[in-house]
Parts: sequence; C-alpha cells; structure tokens
Amino acid sequence: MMIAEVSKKFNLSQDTLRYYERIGLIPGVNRNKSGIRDYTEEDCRWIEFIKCMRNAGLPIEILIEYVGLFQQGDETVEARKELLIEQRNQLVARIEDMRETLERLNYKIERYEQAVIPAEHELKKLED
Amino acid sequence: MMIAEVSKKFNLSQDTLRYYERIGLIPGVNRNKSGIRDYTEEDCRWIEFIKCMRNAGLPIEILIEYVGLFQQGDETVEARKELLIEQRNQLVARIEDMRETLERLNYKIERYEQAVIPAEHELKKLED
DNA sequence: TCTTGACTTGGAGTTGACTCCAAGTGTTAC
DNA sequence: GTAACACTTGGAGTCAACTCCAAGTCAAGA
Repeated sequence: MMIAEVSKKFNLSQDTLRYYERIGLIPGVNRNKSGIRDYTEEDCRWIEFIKCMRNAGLPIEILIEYVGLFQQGDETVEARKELLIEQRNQLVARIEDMRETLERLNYKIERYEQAVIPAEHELKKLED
Repeated sequence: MMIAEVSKKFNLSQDTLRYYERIGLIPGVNRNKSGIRDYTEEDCRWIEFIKCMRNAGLPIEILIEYVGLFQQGDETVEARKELLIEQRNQLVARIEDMRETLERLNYKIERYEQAVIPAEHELKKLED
C-alpha cells in the first residue's frame, strides 16, 4: 500500500505519516526496490491504533515508549501492560473531568434558554 | 485578592494568569493605587470557568470570543448561547471518542492479563 | 528523450499555549 | 535609608506536534 492510500484511509497527512515513522511512533515501514514506502497490513493496524490513542490524548512520548517496548519482544509484556493501565487510568480521569464540564455547559445553556431577553442584572447571573 | 493568592487558589502560574488577561481570555483585572492587580470575586469566577473549559479542551480562541461577546452586553446573548451549544456538541463527541478508546484499552489490558507468558506468535495477536 | 508527477530525504518553519526574562517600581522590614 | 521582595511591563524563548520546503530520484507516458 502506497503512502497516498494510507494517508487517505486514515485521514492523516503524508507528512504526519512520515513524521510518525521518523520519531519511532510506528515501526519502520518497508521500501520497495525504488525506495518508496510500502505499508503492510500490520503497519496499517499500528497507524490506526496510534491514531486512536492520539485522538484520546495519549502523549506521543508514551506511545513511542510503547512501540519501543513492543519491538523489544516478550520480556516487555509486563511493562507494556503497566503502561497501558497507567494510561487507562489517566484516560478515565480525563473523561470524568470532561463529563463534569459537559454538565456545567448544559446547565449554562439551559439558563440561556430560560432567559429570553434577560435584563442586565440577570446577565451577571448567567456567568455563575 | 493578590495574584499570588489567585495563582495558588486555581493552581495556575502567575504568568498564565497575566497571559490570560493579556490575550483577553479573562476580562481586564483592576489595579490598586500602586498598579498591582486586585482580583474581584467575579474575576475569580471567570478564571475558574476558563480553567474548567480549558481543561475540557475548549480552544483558547473560542473562549476569547465568548468573553468578548459577554463584554459586548445583552445583544450577544443568542450568539453566546450558540457558541456554547456548538462547544457542548464537540465535547460530547470527544467524550464519546475517548470512551471508545477506553474500551479498546481495557480490551488490550485484559488480553495482556490473560497471556501470562505468551509465546512469540501470541504476541502479535496482542496488537489486534 | 523529455517531462510530469509521486515519491524520497533532512531540515526549517508554524501553531497553540504557555513560560521565562530583564528592567523597572512600589511597599515592608530593619 | 536601604535592602529585600512582590509585583509591573513588553518581549523573547520553549515545547509538543505537526507542516512545509528544497533538492533529488525514479517510473511511466507523449
């Protein structure tokens, strides 16, 4: 699979794909005889995984560490598991934070909906 | 309230507080006779609100817009409401994304838990 | 053969969000 | 009164995460 296809498939720019490879965020991609990247199915699974994790806010640094551990083989299974658990816990916390903020936004919106044409002194209240 | 207190109260650096004021992310703070910032209760409520929203990932640019609208008075109530609704919708989407990623992480961790000492060919599977 | 176009590389530039710094001023402690 | 300290300002520097660029290579079509 050529870089152009992969780029479209995952909606990541070619520059981003090359950048991810360069910094070790995805394992090195094979080149064909003329030096052009040829992505395997496994490469694509990595990219999809990384994209998903990045989307959820996991830092690149941590993901590079994970990929590195993976490439070192079976001795790192425990370390990888711990890394994932740590990130899972942080994700749970972030989601909870966001859920609280969401409720707050909903409350604020509701108040805006009730106040059809609010008077000046009521506007202040809207910022509670 | 002096900047040092506010900084501690909200766990934001003094630099960040000054930066937020400079870019219009919080309305201008009054100074005392000697030119030193003196935060009112209302200033604090803004800071707390902004911190909460930033935490949930709302971009600074949007929040500046919101503050700007607020300062323009009652004509902007509708615009503010729409801005909040748009941000609420995006937040809902982000939370849903993160929830999905969380499930994926949980699944991965479970698999790591089951594979006590996995053989080489099983390691590949762990990356599904 | 010549050009077009998709790719390659290493490195520089950008963006968002801070974070730090230098130079200056006003209040407090001795 | 002078040293220490907390603050002021405008501007420069930093960091993560891309994003863009110049110069070069290679395969395919007119």
